[in-house]
Amino acid sequence: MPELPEVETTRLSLAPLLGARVDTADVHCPSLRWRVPDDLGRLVGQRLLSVARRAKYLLLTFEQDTIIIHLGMSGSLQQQAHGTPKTKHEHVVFTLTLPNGNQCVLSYHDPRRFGAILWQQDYASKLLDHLGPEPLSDAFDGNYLKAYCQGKNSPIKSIIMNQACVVGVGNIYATESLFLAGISPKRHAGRISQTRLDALVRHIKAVLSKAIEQGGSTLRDYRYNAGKTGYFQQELLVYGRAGEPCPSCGAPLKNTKINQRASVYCTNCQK
DNA sequence: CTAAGGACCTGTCGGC
DNA sequence: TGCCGACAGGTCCTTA
Repeated sequence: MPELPEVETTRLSLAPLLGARVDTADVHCPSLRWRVPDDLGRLVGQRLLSVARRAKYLLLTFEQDTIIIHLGMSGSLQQQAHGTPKTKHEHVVFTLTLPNGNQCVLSYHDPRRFGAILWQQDYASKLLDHLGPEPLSDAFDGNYLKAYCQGKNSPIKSIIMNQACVVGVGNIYATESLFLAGISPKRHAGRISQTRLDALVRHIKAVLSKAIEQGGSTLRDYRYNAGKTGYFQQELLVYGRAGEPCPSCGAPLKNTKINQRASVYCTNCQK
């Protein structure tokens, strides 16, 4: 998916829709990760009041109801001009009337259907209750991470990708942050010094902040808004570059698997 | 409790 | 050109 920067970019892109009234809410394919509610049409007539984000979940609050949207691996929310022909994989389509009277279309597009659109009241506790701190908040610091890693034998990469530890750090940004911090993704979490965890936290915050500024990373079919793409992928140092020379020392970058996920790193620079 | 692996899907790419 | 397997941004759930 869309990792946190892509979700945040999507959230920001929805700001122009605040105050818009829902005219239609059509479910073309309800079989996402969980079934899209059959009564999504109850949004019709409600105005969109706010768009918030928690972890990689978008929370769209309307006058009476709030929906949770997750983009899964391949989801995107696309704003289109009214009358744009429907394409494949547009599973849920809203039409809206903006406060200025213009109409627009907001379309949930998701080829792999790992995403979700749910009533918050049904799923908030299940999905949101056990999440760790936001990575850019003050609650996520070196002391917190050190305490979390205490006694843990798992590789550090799987720890920082665990949403119960810290949210929003997916495979791309975990890979990049560990490279920048000089820590092997396989290093046992409980055996990393405070100083090195401090550095890891700094790099996670820096890499996420920078990616958000640049509109996220565009890979394959990710678009935060029809036609526009993010630029951060041009700055990825090691993700997707197995076999290429390490940007720091020139040794070939190695690929391994941690928790079934590709993990590129430099055996020379990351210990 | 922790840790590892499976499951859910479609699309794309490389190799033969 | 066609087929087949491997792989892709996530994360809940089951099993050990």
